[in-house]
Amino acid sequence: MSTADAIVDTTEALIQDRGYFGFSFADIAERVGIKKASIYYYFPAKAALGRAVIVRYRERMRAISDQLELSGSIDHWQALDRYVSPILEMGRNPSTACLCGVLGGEYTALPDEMKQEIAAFFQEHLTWVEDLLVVGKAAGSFQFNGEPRAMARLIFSAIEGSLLIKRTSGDIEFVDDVLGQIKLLLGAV
Amino acid sequence: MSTADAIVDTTEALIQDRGYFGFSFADIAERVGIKKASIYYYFPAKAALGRAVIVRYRERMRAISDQLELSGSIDHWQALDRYVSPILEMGRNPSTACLCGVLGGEYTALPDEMKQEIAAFFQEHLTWVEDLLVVGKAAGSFQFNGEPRAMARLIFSAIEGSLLIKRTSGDIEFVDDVLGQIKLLLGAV
DNA sequence: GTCTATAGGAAGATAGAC
DNA sequence: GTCTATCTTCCTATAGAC
Repeated sequence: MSTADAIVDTTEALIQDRGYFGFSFADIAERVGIKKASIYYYFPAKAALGRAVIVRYRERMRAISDQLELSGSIDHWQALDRYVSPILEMGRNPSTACLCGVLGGEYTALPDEMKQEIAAFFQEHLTWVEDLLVVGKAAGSFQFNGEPRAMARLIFSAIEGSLLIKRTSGDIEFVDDVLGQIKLLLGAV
Repeated sequence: MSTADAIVDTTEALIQDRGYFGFSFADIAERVGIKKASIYYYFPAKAALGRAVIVRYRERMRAISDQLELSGSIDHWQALDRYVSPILEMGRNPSTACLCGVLGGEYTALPDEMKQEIAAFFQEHLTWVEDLLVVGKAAGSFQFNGEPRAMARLIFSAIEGSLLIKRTSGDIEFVDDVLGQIKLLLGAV
C-alpha cells in the first residue's frame, strides 16, 4: 500500500474514533511509521487531508448504492439489504461510527472544504433512500404511511444516530435492532 | 447570573457548536468576559467542566421526562409531545444539536468522567422512551409492530441523528419531518 | 520521498499578587 | 474572585538537507 493510502486510512480511523479536532499529525505519523513532516508531501494542510478522507468515503459508499440501479424491475428488499450491509458491518464493530456522523458533531467549526463534502454526503444518501422508498412503495414492495421524504429522513437519521449511540451502549446488537425495526416498519401498513 | 453559570452556559453552547476538542478556555474567557485563569477558580480542569456541562444538561432533560409520570391514567400522545418539545425547539435552531449527540462523535477520545455521563444520558432516554412505548401500546394508544425496545432504539437514534444532520441540510423542517413521521408510525399498525 | 530542525503560536494548567 | 505572568507541552506548518 502506498504511503498516501496509509495516511488516508489512518486518518479515517482516527476521525471515526476521536473526531477531526481530536487527533493530530503526530498521531498519524506514529501509526503509519513516518515523521509528521512527511505528511505534508502528500497533503498541504490538515483540512485538505480531512477533505480527502471524506471524498474517498463518499465515493466508497456511493459505489454501493450506484450498483443498485433503481429503475427497471428490481427486488427492493434486496436493494435495501445491500445498501445497509456496510452500515451493519460498522454497527458490529464496537468502536466504529459513520465518518460523516462523527464530523456532523463538529460541523460548525470545520473548514469549509470539509463542510461541503459532509453536506453532500448526507444529501446524496437522503435522496437515494427517498428514491428507493418511492419506487418500492409504488411497486407494492414497501408499505408505510406518510411521505417518502419524511420516511427517508427518519430512516437515515436513525442509521446515523444508532452508529453514534451504539458505541456508548456496549450492546453489539444496537444497530441490528434499529435496522431490523426499520425493515419491520416498511413491511406493514 | 453567576460567573460559574455563565461559564457552564458558554461551554455548553461551544460544545454543541464545535465539540469538546473544538474549543479552548480562551474561547470561553472571551465570550464570558473574563480571563482564562479565572475559569480554574470554578473548575479544576477542562474535563471537570465538560462533565459539569453534561450533568446539568442531563438533569434539565430529566426534569421534563420526570414530570411525565407513566403510571396511572395518562395521555400517552401528550406525554410524547411534551417529551419531544425541547427536541423540536433545538431542531428549529439551525445551529443547535443535542449536546450528547455531538459528544458521541468524540466519545472514544473523551475523558472517562465525561464518557460515563454521556452513556448514562443515552441509557436513561432509551429506557424512558421504551417505557412509554410499553404502556402506550398496552393501553392501545400506540400501534406498531416489533419490540418496544427496538422501536425505542429506532426513535431515539432518529432524534439524535436528525439533530446532527439538520445542521448541514439548511432545512428548518428537517427535525419536524422526522418527529412527524415517528408519530405517524406509532398511529398505524 | 523522507528526514531533521525549527518557527510561531495556542493549548491546558499553575503560582502568586491584588 | 479575578488578575498577570509564566510553564510546559503540543499543535500546524515550513525550510532545507539527504
